[in-house]
Amino acid sequence: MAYRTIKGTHDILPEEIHRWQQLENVVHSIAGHYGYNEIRTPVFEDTGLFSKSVGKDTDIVSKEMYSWEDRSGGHLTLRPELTAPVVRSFIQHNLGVRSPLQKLYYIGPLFRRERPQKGRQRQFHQFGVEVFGSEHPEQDVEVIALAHHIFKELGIKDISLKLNSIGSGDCRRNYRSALIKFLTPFKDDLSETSQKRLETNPLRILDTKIPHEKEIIQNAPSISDSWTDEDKSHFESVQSLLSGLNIPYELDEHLVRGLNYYTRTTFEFVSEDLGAQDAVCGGGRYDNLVEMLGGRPTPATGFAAGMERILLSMVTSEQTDGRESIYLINLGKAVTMKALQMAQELRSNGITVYMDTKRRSLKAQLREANRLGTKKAVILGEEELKNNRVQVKDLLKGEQEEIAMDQLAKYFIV
RNA sequence: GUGGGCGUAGCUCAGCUGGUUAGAGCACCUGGUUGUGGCCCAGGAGGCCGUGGGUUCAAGUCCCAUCGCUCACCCCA
Repeated sequence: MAYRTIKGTHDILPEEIHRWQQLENVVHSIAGHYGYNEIRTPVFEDTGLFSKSVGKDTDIVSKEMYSWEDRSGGHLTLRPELTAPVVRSFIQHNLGVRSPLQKLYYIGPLFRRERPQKGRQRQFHQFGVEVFGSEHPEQDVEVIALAHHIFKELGIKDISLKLNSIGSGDCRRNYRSALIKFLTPFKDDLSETSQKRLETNPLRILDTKIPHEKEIIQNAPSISDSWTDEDKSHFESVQSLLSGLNIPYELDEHLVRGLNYYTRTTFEFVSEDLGAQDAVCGGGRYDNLVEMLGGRPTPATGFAAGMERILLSMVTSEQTDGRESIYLINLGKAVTMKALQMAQELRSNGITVYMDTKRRSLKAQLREANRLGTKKAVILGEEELKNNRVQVKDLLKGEQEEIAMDQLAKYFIV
C-alpha cells in the first residue's frame, strides 16, 4: 500500500461518524444549556505558548510536541492541549472586558507524539470548557456538573469522579519545600525520573506507581497540611455543593495533574472499562494562568475530555436512520433527464432521494434500495416515461401502484 | 524511548510435525425472472500469505532483519 494514515492517526469512516455526531450534538446541546459559547482556535500556535503555560518540564512539552521552525524563523507547534490557546484568545481579544464572566467551550483535534495504545492516539479529540472571571467554588462545581451531565446524557456507566485541591500559590510553594525536605533523605531510593522531579516538579512524585516509592510517599506530608484557610474553605464548599447536586466523588490526595498551571481544585473522571488509559476527563482551577500569559489577573476553571475515550466507553444506540428516503430507480438512457429532474424536485422538498448513476439493472437497483433500507422505490422506465406515470413500490409490503408523474411530489410530501 | 502479542481475500479467521492448483464464513457481482428487492439455489470476481534476505529438493509454515498494527510501561484526555 502506497500511503496510509500516519502512526497514531485514524480515519473516521462513514460507518462510525454517527457516533461522533451524536457525541458532538450532546456537547453542543448541554454546553448550550449551561450558557457556554463555542470558541474555535487554530490548530497551531507559537511554541512558547505551551512551554510557558503547560510547563517545560512536563512530558507534553519536553517530548511530545509536534514543533517546527517556520520559514520566517518562528517556532510553531501543533496544539497538544486547548486550555492555553483559549486563554491566549481570551487575552488577545480582551474577552474579559466584554463580559465579566466568560464561559467558553470547544471541540477539536489535538496532537501529541506518544506511542499509541488503547485510548491514546497522536491526533485525538477533546471537548472542554473554560470559564474566566469567577474565583468561587460554585464555578468549579458548575463546570464539574456540566461534565457530569454530559456523561450522564451519553449513558456512560462506570465512571467516577476523583477530587483534590492542590491549594493556591503560597500553599504550593510551602508544600513543595515540605515535600522536598521530606523526600531528600530518601533520594537514593528514588528512581532516576523521580530524582529529577525532586528538583523540577516534586508534586509529580506523588503520582508514582513504583511500589517502593509508593511506600515512601505514604508517610509524606499531606498537601492538606499546607492549605491556607481560604484554600480549605474553598475546597469544603466545592465538596458540599457537589453533594448538594448529588454528584458522587471520592477524594484523592495524589491527584496532582500533570500540567503546571493548576491551582486549588483538581478533578478527574475515570472510567472502569477503558484499560490503562482510564482518565476520560481532567480539569481544575487555574487562577494564575491568565496573568502568567500576559493578561490581567483573572481566576479561571475548566476541564478537557477525551472524545476517543468517551466513545470507547459509550454504549452505542443502534443507528436509526430516521430519514424518510426513497430510491429512484431509473432504467435506460432515455429516462435519465426525467429522473434527474424528479430527484431534484423531491430533494427540494426535503426528501432524501437515492438514485443510481451506474446504469445498473432493475434488479441491482432494487437490491441497493433494499440494502439502504428505503421504504419506497419509484420506478421510472421507458414505458413509464411514455405514459407520464411511474411505479411506486412499497418495499416493506411489496405492493406496487402506478401514479401520475405530476402527482409524485404530492404523494410523498403529505 | 522500552517490552510483549500479532501481520493469510474488503471484514472475521482456518491452514496440523515444511509437501503439489492457499481455504471458510460474512460482504460484493451475475444468473435462476426480457422490468421487480429481501429468503433460497447456482456460479463468479477478489490474495506478490506485510516486505527483504536466509535455510531447504521444497517455505504461508523454520531462522534473521525490517516495516506495520496492537497492548503495556512512562505520561496523559
